Amino acid sequence: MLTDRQLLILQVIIDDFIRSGQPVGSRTLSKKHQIAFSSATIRNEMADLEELGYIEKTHISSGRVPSEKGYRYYVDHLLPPQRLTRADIQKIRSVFAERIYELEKLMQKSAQILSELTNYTSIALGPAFKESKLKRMQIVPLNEQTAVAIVVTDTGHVENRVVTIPPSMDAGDLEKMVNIFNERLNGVPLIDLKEKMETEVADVLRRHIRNYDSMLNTLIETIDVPEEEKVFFAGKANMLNQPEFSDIQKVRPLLNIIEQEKDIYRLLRKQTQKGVRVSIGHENELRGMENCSLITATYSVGDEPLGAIAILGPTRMEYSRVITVLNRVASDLSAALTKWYQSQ
Amino acid sequence: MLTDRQLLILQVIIDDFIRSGQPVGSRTLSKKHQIAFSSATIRNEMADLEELGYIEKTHISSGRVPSEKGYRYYVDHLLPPQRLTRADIQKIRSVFAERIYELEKLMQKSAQILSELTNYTSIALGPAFKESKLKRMQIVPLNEQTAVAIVVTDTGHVENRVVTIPPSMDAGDLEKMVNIFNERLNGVPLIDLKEKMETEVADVLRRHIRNYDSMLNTLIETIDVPEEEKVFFAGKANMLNQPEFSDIQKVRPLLNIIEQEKDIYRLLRKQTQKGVRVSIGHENELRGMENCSLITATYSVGDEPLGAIAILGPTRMEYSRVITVLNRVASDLSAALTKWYQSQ
DNA sequence: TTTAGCACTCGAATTGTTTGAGTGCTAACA
DNA sequence: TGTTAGCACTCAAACAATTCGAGTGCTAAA
Repeated sequence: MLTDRQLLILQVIIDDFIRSGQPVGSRTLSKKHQIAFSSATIRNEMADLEELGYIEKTHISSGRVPSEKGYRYYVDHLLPPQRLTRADIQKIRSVFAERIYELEKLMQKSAQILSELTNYTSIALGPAFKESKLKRMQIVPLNEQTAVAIVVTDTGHVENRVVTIPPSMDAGDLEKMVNIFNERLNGVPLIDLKEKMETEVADVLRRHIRNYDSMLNTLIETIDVPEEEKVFFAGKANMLNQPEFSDIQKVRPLLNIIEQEKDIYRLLRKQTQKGVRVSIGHENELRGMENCSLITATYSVGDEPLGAIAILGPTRMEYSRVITVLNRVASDLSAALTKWYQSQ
Repeated sequence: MLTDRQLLILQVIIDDFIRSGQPVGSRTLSKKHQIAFSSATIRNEMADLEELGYIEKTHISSGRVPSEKGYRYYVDHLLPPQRLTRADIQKIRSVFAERIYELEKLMQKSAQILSELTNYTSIALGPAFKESKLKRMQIVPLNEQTAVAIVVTDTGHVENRVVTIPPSMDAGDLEKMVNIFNERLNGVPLIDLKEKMETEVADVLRRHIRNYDSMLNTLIETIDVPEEEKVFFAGKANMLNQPEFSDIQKVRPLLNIIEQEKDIYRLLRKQTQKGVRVSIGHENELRGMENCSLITATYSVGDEPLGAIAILGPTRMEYSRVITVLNRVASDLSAALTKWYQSQ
């Protein structure tokens, strides 16, 4: 177990390093007002902390730098309390004060405010619509061969696809078909839509409409394309401001991960337990993120976590501030969404 | 006017520099099989070319590098003919061979193939829908207070917004309203929609529906939000592979421009005359693009240019190849879109 | 247990040197 | 008159040598 003095020294080292990015030496530490011991004493303690794996040297005669284990301990036990300024709180609030017209805009804005307040890259994963149910289906014919199929969910989300109309079908059939759908499928969760269409509805259709099947198949096929939740990024270029990424070679894999979106998407998707999670350096499974920390928080509607927002930065990250900001944005976002969903 | 020999030398210098990225010296040139003169002769010619402003030295005793004027001349008069390989042509064709379900996917794929074939950053501007006309409007109530307003255009494009229903309005009114819209506004270009709604339709509404006006205003307001064409990027990270951008300081402003999207959007929007356009270095008005060239091409449906695709890279760019690829993709994209629109 | 002192280490910055690719100019040549 | 060989000169880049300073570990005294 670490002594109080060791804890103090560890904390000051990490705080200082996060601020400056420079290895911290014993003399620098001894000058801090929080610390009353000589540099020699500190050197002894630092040697112990190093042996325990909390800090490291960059070379034999250098100051110390936190190890991943050190950061982990810091995040778990030593986070200095942090309060947002009025201005920050105000900024966040103003984002969510406006009337929501589009969920996507809201998510984009959330990401934006996150990267603005932290100067890191931020990510927002759109809410998962798996749960949402069919409110209305609509087919708008464009001409003889094509039509737009539109699906509206109870959450106000709209999906649409262009479909081909089989030559044997006319406008009347189409209308009948849509009516049957809306009668039978109202309130069905989108995930079950395909199955229901194939079983229950097919029977009814068979009785009323000739040649319904090729059209039905086209529809099922197009509706079934699983719509992935969108990922919103902001402040990608902030990555370049970090001195640890001043070397192009080190940024490239990161920017690739970011550009790809898919990996990040999966990472955030996994995050379903409530609250803030911090992944430091090699705790991230993704290759190319060894020098990064990813801090995620979930947002929810009512009690159910729907999605996640996250900050991506170097392991030398302002954990305290980032976590505070993330918490605040997540809770404001949750509140806004809850209000929005409740009115549905 | 330049002599034939000067032209030859200029061309070889630029070709070589584009390939190698290194300043080209007289000895290197004299060894090329296309060139039969001694290095001393070449030095004389190069001195002339420099005086005329087509090439520059990086320092007093260095080889020569093309100036922007040199690139401009090269692009206008010296482009070596370039043919795509079968494989390349095949790759492009396969992108457009598939059935189009969503315009956005198609644009995204166009951008992707562009950056894949050129190793630069590519941009695709979605088709401008200004011309498109209202096919159908639909209002789907979600609950007492809110509804989704959906607009379908004759091109199969779907726009939707959440709107608030004034308390004084009931489901019947809503339905009547939509019916009136669809009767009166079918075929009206989206740009004129607002005006028509305010003038013609308002009168009819007044006669049939109580309290129509607050709802109408909400609708007009939400429909009127000008939907900007989307910009699709691909290969952003390719920027980092260029040796001229190996310094973070030089990439940052560029990545900022790219991340912002707005400036690029405007730039591409302006490009309406048909064909390929090349902007070299300072010909680009945007700050931060001094070291870049932007090559744009328009794609059209029938005879009307609808949008643009572009490649962004360093001024030392493989102009010949890029222009060839861009032309090919633009014409294949045009063909695909034309087919698609014709069937509407 | 703490601290002062000292020898030692190493990265970073500075300086000097060498090397090679390139130039311009001049004089000879075809 | 145009072309070329030769020569002196320039400069960036690579490399080695040197210095400087911030840091360490260890020891002995307080």
